[in-house]
Amino acid sequence: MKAAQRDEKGASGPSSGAGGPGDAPPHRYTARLANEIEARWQERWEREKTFLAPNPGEPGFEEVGEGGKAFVLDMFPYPSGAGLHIGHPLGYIATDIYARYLRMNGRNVLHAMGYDAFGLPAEQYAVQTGQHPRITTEQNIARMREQLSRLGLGHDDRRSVATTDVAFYKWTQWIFLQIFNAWYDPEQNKARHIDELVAQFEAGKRSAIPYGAPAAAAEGARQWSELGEVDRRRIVDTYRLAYLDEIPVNWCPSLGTVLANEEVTADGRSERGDHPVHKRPLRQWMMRITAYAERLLRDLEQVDWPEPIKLMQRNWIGRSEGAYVEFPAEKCVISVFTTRPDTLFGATYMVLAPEHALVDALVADKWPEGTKELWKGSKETGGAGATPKEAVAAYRRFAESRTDIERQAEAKRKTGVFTGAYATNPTTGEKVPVFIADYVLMGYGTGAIMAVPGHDDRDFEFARQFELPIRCVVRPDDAWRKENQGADIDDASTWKNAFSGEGAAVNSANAGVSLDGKPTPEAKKIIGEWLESSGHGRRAVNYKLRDWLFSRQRYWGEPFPIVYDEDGSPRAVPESMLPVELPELEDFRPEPCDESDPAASVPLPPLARAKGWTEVELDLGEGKKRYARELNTMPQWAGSCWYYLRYLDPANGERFCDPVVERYWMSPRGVDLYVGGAEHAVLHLLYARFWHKVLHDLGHVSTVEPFGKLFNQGYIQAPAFRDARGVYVPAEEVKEDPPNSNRFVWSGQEVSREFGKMGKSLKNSIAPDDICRDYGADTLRLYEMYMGPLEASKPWNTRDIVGVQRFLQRLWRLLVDEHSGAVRVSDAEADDESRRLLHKTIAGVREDMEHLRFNTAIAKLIELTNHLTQRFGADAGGSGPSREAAEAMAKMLAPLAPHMAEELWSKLGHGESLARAPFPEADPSLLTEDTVEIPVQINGKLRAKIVAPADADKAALEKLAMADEKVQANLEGKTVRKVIVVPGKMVNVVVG
RNA sequence: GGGCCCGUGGCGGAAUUGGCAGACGCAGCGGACUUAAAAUCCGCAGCCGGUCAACCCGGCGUGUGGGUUCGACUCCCACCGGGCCCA
Repeated sequence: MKAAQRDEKGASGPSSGAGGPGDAPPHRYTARLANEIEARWQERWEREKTFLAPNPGEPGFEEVGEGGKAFVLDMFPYPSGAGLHIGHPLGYIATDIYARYLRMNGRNVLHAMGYDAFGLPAEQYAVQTGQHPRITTEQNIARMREQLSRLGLGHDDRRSVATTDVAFYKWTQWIFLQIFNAWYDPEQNKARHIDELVAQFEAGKRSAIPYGAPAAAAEGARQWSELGEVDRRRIVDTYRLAYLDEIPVNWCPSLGTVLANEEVTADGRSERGDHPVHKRPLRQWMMRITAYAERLLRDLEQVDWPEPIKLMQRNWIGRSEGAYVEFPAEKCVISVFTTRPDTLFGATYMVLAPEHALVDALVADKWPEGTKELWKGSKETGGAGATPKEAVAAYRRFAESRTDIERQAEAKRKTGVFTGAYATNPTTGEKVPVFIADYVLMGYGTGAIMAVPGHDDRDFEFARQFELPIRCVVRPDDAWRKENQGADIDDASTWKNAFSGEGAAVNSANAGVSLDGKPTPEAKKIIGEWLESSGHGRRAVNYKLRDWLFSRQRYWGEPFPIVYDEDGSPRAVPESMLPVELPELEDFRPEPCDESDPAASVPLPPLARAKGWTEVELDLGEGKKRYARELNTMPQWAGSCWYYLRYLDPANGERFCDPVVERYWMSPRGVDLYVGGAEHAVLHLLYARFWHKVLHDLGHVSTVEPFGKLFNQGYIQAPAFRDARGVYVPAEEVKEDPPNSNRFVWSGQEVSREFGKMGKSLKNSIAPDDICRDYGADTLRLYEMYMGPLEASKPWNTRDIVGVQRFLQRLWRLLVDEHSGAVRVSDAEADDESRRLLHKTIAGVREDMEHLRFNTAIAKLIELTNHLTQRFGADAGGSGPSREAAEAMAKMLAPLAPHMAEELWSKLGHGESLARAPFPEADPSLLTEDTVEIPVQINGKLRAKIVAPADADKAALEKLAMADEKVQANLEGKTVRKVIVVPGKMVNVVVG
């Protein structure tokens, strides 16, 4: 029924060519013929396994392996229930064209498509309907496969994997165990197996203290040999690249679930249901990506990626050089990181993040004498406190209710309270007050800062608000003086704003060190040395990059291959027992908790409700014991961190990927071309690089980087329409009335047009299925590429599609008799001009293909077709273009519009598919012209053109130019000062 | 607020290294074919002006203003507008 409707619509659709179906000649390239050709060739490619890329040692490898390999990769999609719109395949079509082009140049090309199929939407759908996410996911994948197959993408289907396949996530779990069983050795600067760390402990080469503990802790610590099994395990666990930590999560008791940051609204409530959300600490898995910060940064230099993406990664990693400085307080020492240690003399107060661990230790019992009322808290932040404890508690409640974004956004008006405690500035010996304020975030540096209000904008604002002293320790520059006219440098109360630039240090000397007069870089160096020699701190490199929170309180994700023993220590599930399969659940709905007492409710992941699964009896080398399973699941990033490696060896049951196969496809620089959207610029690409480096360190993969060359495709924008109320109306139902008027009407009312990203919210999705039906897949492929450069965002305009469709029809008509279906080709050699144009086109198309400039490649093919049509088309008489031109044309078309190209190729008498036919090569002797037209400028303005021999030298060109009639006329009465000649390009006569 | 990217005809875009701006396509106009229309084929086409048309000629023209250069869509500075990332 559906198919019948499609046929009917296809026949009367815009592409049917003639006024009615009856009028079209039987062999005209209409949508109907295109669809018939496309179905036939897709069926044949599948039957003949045309796009199978053999691995080393597999049958067929010898034949195709000679020209070298190429690994062409798309960022794999999430199989959404909404299906594909025409924006999705943009990159897939581009990689297909490139892959086909490389295949025609003799390369063994791996091009496959998989599915990033774990994730929230399927789980949410399960919560609503009770349908198992696996069923939803499999339906969506099937639908997407069907949509993609219609486009004629030359994928090696046996390599298609989904992250939700048990056979796939077995190896995701295996990789997790590799990371769990590894630690980072800063001396060798690489990850090593955890056993090698244990060996160091056992040999006494390393103090038995937890990871990150100060070296001083080693003094009082017990020896490894004195420690019991449990204590040893606790210490080793802190070194692992995958480790447990208490991290705050967004806990929503009313929904009974933990929410991702993007599910929480700006005012701290759940997007679904608008319930309150609380930050609650939860024991979670972390990945020690920070150990790789330096390498992730440095190795960006060796990959061929767009510069903006590299920049984003660099910013994300956020390397900064500075120093840790220790401020002693009464009961503890506050450590801060600063990038401006040269301003240490100007630190007049300190600020801790409200959730900083030292706050409780610091906070005083009563307000010190003379504490300003202002410092005790305000109405807005929970009221003034009678004691510092009360003020701090109230402020913490206030801060907890605010999201990080809010805390940053309201940057202008600073809030905070005094802890009642003081710390000592190590340079001046001065007692400075310690505050808590939410403009300091726990996630950055040590979660505490030294505040230098004279030279930091935020500290300046805070100081003004809380009437704290502001001191000048760096001499401001002229630009600042201009802005602060009338300000007295030595009296900061007269300043309009802080001076945060660099300059000579002032007021910065004590008995041990003087920075006065030194420029900032030198001052940093001097104070750094002083900090180290005096024991008040040390120079250090700090990174903005944080460790990666790897636990999700979800059902639809990979279970961790981890169990807990009776001491609560995590234990790896033995490799032989992988995979740890997701248990079945009766009901996917979380159990809501009592909202009235959020503190009492405990965040519980869905897997906690899998009866009979949460505990397991195992023998981990200590006899059979009961263990509790890890109930969190992995984030969606996990599968996408390594799927490209599974493409290489998808059916391997012994290993995640065979090393020989890995070396063959990944050498020498990883994936040869990786295409995807810029939205993955940071997270996906950084996480995947991190995993790859761990696998490399542990000897599982051969390259340092996974993706040698990256290309970001742009977006396709689609028209969206709004009615008078500003509400979006379905774009499909909007008519242009009158046609080409830019006036748009929907159900009788005029609507306004805008362009935006395609999707549900703008009601402007366009399905590739419909375009294939109305024009054919080859036309769709061609149009998407012809719209503009691959990397640019560009608007979809259905009206423009006929342009490329007419091109295909013209080419078809040039080579095929529309009435008989017979091929039109002449065995006589073509004229010189046509041959020259042909070879120029070949050279140009090759060049464009190499650089993914498919839009200009298509333009060149159109030009050639238009030329050949004029010479040899049906209207010009004769039997058609030369065989040389016809065959070259079919081959050049093959990557772009493969179905039609195959059909023409077979009509030209070839039995074989042209998937591996050699791409045409240009004859260099036909690329050079004997004579060229050279523009002649006078004072830079074009005045004449001369025809000259292509190899004419400067003198000859000047002579020819000066002799030209028009040049003569323009030079009348003027003096020639200078003549600039660029051979082969132009002549410029300068007159005075 | 900071960083990065982009502004070219009515529209999508081309000009790859500083050297003829506007390739190719859409939309438009004219012609051939046709009883007619569609389709097809051929041609015109940045803007303004030289009274219409053709030819020819001149001026202006790549967001705005300035600069470097014999020569700038291309390089530099400032501004305006749009997008992305970070805060």
